[in-house]
Amino acid sequence: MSKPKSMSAQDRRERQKAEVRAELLAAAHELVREEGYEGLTIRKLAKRVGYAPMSVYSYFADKHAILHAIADDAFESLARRLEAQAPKEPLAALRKMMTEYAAFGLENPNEYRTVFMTDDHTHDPGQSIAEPEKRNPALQLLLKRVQACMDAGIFQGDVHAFATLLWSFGHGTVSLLITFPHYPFGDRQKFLEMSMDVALAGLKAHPVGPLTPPEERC
Amino acid sequence: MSKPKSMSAQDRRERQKAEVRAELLAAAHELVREEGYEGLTIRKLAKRVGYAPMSVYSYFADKHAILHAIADDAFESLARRLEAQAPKEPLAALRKMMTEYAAFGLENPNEYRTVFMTDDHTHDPGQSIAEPEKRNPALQLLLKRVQACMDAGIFQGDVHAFATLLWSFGHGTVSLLITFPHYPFGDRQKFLEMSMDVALAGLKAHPVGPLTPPEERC
DNA sequence: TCCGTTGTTCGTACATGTACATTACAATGT
DNA sequence: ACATTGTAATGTACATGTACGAACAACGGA
Repeated sequence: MSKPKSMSAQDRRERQKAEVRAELLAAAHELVREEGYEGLTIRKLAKRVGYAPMSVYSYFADKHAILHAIADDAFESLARRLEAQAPKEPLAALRKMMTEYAAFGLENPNEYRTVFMTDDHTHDPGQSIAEPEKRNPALQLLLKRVQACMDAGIFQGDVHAFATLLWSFGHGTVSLLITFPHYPFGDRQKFLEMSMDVALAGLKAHPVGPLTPPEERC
Repeated sequence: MSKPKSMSAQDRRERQKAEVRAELLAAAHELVREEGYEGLTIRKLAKRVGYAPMSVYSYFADKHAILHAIADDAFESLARRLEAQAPKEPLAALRKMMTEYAAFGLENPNEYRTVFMTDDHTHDPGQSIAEPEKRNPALQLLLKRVQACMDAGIFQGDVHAFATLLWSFGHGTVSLLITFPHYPFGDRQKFLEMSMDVALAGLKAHPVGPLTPPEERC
């Protein structure tokens, strides 16, 4: 669409591949929307786009990869939404972001689960597909919002540690709400707000130093 | 072993069934220990105990049920360990409990995952197998420890809300550490302690009221 | 132009979870 | 003692994910 450039045969093939991949992804999205997550099977997906079942594996390593691709799409749209609406006040922006993040998790539990609650058991260290801070644009935004609060003097401490703890607490609340719908959390929205209030209060009362004091990554 | 009582035929059958179930569970435990969680298959399990593959389904509803049974065993032993070693000081006891809980989660990630990070998609509301506070003895203990701290005047607020938030924060930290081993958390133990410190500080600075202000369970 | 290389597509095959139906058998009522 | 009935055990069958390798087309260098 944008860069004809030389349009070598190599390029055309790659474009073709990307196109088919997108088509597969769209069909997968449809299937999930129609029949739920369990309704997505390789065979049904292949039949939908007119390929043989095994051809799907030319575009996705395995079923998990398809789920991840779908979920990544969803989270990108969330990130765009978050980026759009940001209050001026740094603390309000941070809070707004967390509530939106949590709301998204509760509205899209399957996507949230595949991105944040399943092992990347395909951790070929060559592919850097494991770091959630790279994969997920929302986490990038979180760092920015936290930095803004620090710049405004609302909090002190290490930005990365602060954001990680906030993410950890938020994730704990969201994932519990998703996993145990029958536990007496009371009003979910109220519980979420209470959780965030407590987390922020703790981070204010107990400023955090940087992570990894001693220890080398393997 | 203890109540011969009448030993009706019905009773004997139930005893037999429980015995076979226990045997299956032991074999499943062995398999998992030997070949990991993926190594546990219905067929292998059946062959191990000398039954036909389908016979397993007379004792467990599905594969998930086997995993859950194994995990429940593990958590019961954890609860015993926790109950045994409890410092006198209420706050120290609470902290000790949380660190042990987290350590257990990190040492037994598969068990932790099956109990706390997978849907009970078999939620027949008739069976009350969904409430983690019933299923998991560790959560019961948490309530006791929190209550002790409240009695000692260390914290104020609603016990249930307090414990739930603490669980939520602890779970968030543990589950993230399990799910993203490559994220730069730094020293895991240090991160856990920091997380707990912040959580407790937040709960001290921001006492929590009871949950479920308005809302009826469906 | 021609041949080796490389990547795409897909048929086949296997392991797995599990739904369904059938059989063997023991407990129970008459 | 015999028929009935419920349950345990199993065999068969199907849908699924995916590993293996063959057939084939596109491409690049001689």
